Amino acid sequence: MTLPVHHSLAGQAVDALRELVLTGEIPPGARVNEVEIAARLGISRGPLREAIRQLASENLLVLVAHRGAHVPTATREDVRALFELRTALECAAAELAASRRTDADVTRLREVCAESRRTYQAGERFPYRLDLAFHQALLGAARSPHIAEQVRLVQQRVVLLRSGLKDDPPHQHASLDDHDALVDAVAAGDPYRASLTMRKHLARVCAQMLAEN
Amino acid sequence: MTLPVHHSLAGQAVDALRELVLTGEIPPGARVNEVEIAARLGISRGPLREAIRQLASENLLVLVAHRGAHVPTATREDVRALFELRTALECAAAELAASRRTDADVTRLREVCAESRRTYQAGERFPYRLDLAFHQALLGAARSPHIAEQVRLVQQRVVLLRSGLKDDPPHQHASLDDHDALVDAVAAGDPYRASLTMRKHLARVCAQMLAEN
DNA sequence: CAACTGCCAACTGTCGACAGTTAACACCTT
DNA sequence: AAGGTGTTAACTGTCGACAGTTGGCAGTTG
Repeated sequence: MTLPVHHSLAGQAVDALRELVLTGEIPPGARVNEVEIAARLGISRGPLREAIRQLASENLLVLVAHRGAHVPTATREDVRALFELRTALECAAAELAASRRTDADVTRLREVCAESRRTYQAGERFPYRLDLAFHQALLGAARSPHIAEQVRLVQQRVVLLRSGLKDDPPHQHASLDDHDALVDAVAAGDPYRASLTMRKHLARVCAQMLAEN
Repeated sequence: MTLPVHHSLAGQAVDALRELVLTGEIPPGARVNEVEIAARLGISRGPLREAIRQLASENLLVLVAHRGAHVPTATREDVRALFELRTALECAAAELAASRRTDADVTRLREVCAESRRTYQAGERFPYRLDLAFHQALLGAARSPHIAEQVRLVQQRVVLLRSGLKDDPPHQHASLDDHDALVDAVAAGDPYRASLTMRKHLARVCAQMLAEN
C-alpha cells in the first residue's frame, strides 16, 4: 500500500494547490479564494494558508496585503530573466555531471535520449515529460542535491510560464540533438564543453518560448 | 517615520523568526516551540505557523511531522554542498556583472573594497558586513533579480552555518585581494576572468570555513 | 536491576468564529 | 448625467479552543 506522502493536511494542501497552479486550473492572474479552495480540498483555511505561504516562497503565488494570493502573470522579460537563473544552475550541473558521472549515469542518459527519439520519430510531439526526465537524469549525475533542488524549483516556474502560453508547441528537433551533444560531453568527462553545450541548449529553448506567445 | 515593512503579523513573524534563527538565539538543533515563540513575539500560533512554513521552504528550518520545526544542524559535507550552489550562482552573477556593469557600479565596488581595506588595516577584523556588502554590490551590477534573490537565500544559509561555528574568525587578508581582483575583472568587462576569479574566491572562503571548527 | 507497560503532560495539527479591510454597488448631490 | 459618498457583502487576518500524537516518567514484573 502507498502511505500518504504527507500526513498533515497542510502538506497535502501544498501538493494539491501546486497542482492546481501548475496545471493552469487556477490560471495566471487569478486570485486564490481561501474559503473556496479550502472547501474544494475539504480542509479548513488554517492549513491552506500555510500551504499558500509555502507556495508563495516558491514563487508560484504572489501575496498582496489584505487581498490574498494570486498566480503571477509572466511577461516576456520574466521569461528571459528566469532563464538566466536556470542557465546558471543547469550549466553548473552539467559541469559537475561531466566530472562525476558514472557509467550507469551515462547509460541512463542515453536511454532517455533514445526514448525521446523513438517518440519523436513515431510522429508524436517530443513530450515535455521526456525533456524533464533528461534534465532530471543529468542532475542525478551531477550529485549536487542543493543545485538539483533549486533547478526543480526553477523548472516548476518554467512550467507555470508554459501554462500561460496558449499552446504547448512541439519541441524542435534541435533539442534532441542538443541532448545528445550534452550526453557526449558528459560521457567524455569534459566539463567545459558540457557547460557550453547546456548554455546553447537553454538559449535555444528560451528563444523558442519567447518566439511563441 | 518608518512604517513597518509588513502589515501582517505573519510577515513580521517571518522577519522576527528569521532573526532569531540567524543570530543563533535559536541555535542549530533546537526545536521551535510554537507556544513559547508565539508568546515571545506577542502573536498567536496561526501567523507563527505560516512564518514557520515559509522559513522551512527557505531551508532555515526543518519540519518533522508531529514534532514541529527545528533549526538544521550543519555537517562539513553540507557546507561543501552548499558552496557548490553558491558558486554556481555567484559565478554566473560575476559573469553577468562583467557584461553589464556601469561606471557607477565599478565606483561602488571600489568604494566597498576601499572601506574593507581601511577597516582591516585599522587593526579590526575584516567585518562580515563588508563582505556581504561587496557581494551585494556585485549582484547589483549583474542586474539579474532572480539570481540575486537566490544568492540572498543561499547567503542566509551560510550565515546560519557560520552561527554554528564557535568563533567568527577574521577574514583572511586574501579575501581583500580576491575582491580587488574581481572588481578588476568586472571593470575590464571580462566575464570569463570574473567568473574564474569568483570561483577561486569562493573556494578559498569555503576551505576556510571547513578548516575551522 | 533491567525491561516492559501504562499513564500523563506537553506540544502539534486542525477547526470554527470574530474582527478589520477592501471593493463594488446603490444612492444622493450638483 | 457625472461624480462623489455611504453602505454592504465578501474576503482576509487573527485568535482561542479542541483533538490527536509523541515522548518521557513512574510503576510493575520478571
